[in-house]
Amino acid sequence: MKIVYAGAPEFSVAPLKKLLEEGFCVAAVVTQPDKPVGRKAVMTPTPLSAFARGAGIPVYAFPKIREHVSELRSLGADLMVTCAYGQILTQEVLDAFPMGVYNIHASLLPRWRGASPVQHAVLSGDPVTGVTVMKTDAGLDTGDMLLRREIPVLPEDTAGSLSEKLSALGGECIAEALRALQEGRASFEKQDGSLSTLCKKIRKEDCAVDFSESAATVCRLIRAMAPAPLAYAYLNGKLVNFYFAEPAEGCGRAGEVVRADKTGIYVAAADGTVRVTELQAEGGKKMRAADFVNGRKAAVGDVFAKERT
RNA sequence: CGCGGGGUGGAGCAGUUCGGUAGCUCGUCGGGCUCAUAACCCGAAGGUCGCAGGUUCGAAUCCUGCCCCCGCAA
Repeated sequence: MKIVYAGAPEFSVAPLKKLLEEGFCVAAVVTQPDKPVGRKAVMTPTPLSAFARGAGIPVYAFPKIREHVSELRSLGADLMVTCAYGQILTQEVLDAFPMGVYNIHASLLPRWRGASPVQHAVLSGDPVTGVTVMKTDAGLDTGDMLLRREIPVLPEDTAGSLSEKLSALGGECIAEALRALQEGRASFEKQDGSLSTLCKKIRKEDCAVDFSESAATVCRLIRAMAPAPLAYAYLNGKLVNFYFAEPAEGCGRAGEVVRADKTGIYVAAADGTVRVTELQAEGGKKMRAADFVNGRKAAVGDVFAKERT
């Protein structure tokens, strides 16, 4: 069975690695074009591209995959696997592969169809999430499901930590799914569209922390946005990005620092406090809250605001 | 030439405007107190002040060049 693998971000690397380890024949990798990264706008290939090159697999970085159907067809692959690829596939693209296209999606479909399933699972406090392997159709994550596996969302999970686990799980799932296909024992299950939820791309303005919300809500936002794009607020006119927080005891005016010591910075929310343990000051690196306090950038009585003041 | 912040003992920072024997909050190590402590008290070690050159009696601080790190925006 000859496979084309399409993906782009770090999340898509582990599943490809797994397929290679399991001995599947990956004939080519399709990814997004190089993008300018950082202050110097250095053109950088996607993580998947970097890995594939290292593994000696031909890489195609199509700006628009739908304009390269004949090239895809000429690869002579039986099927294509996609994982966080980031481009909509037209019916023509789907038809370029005799066995179709299979997608690794980081949620328990039909929940969280769309672009940011991991963040939304954390954001909405889902107790469990998981990976779904489905046969791609023309809709957005609407295809029939071949395999689903779940994992718990732990209190200490961030979108980042969860993403790593789901990526690894995605590797196992796709390997198992392809084996089932090969052996002709695959069975498909339709999605119940009435249960579906859709998540859009995260925008920076979705990341502003509002301390008049409940402590649990604020903490979920912070953990859902870490390690990128990061939830933020302003302290004494300076931007502060949050990496990790958990609900704690205490009370005060929303946004006010009610306690600041080596155990963290406790910011009052609607009910109780948000204990921030890892953050990043404007122009600075990520640091522990204890270090932030030692440098006297935050003291009891300071107030975190949603707008720059 | 996108905008901006920064490199000072192990960590986070102050000191640079107006040059004159390096400071704060922690950590570490030693000792003490306590049933106990992410608590408290006493003491100690630890710094080429990013690099190179210049000005000066004297530079973390002024001048010149360079390296590195980071936030925002894309």
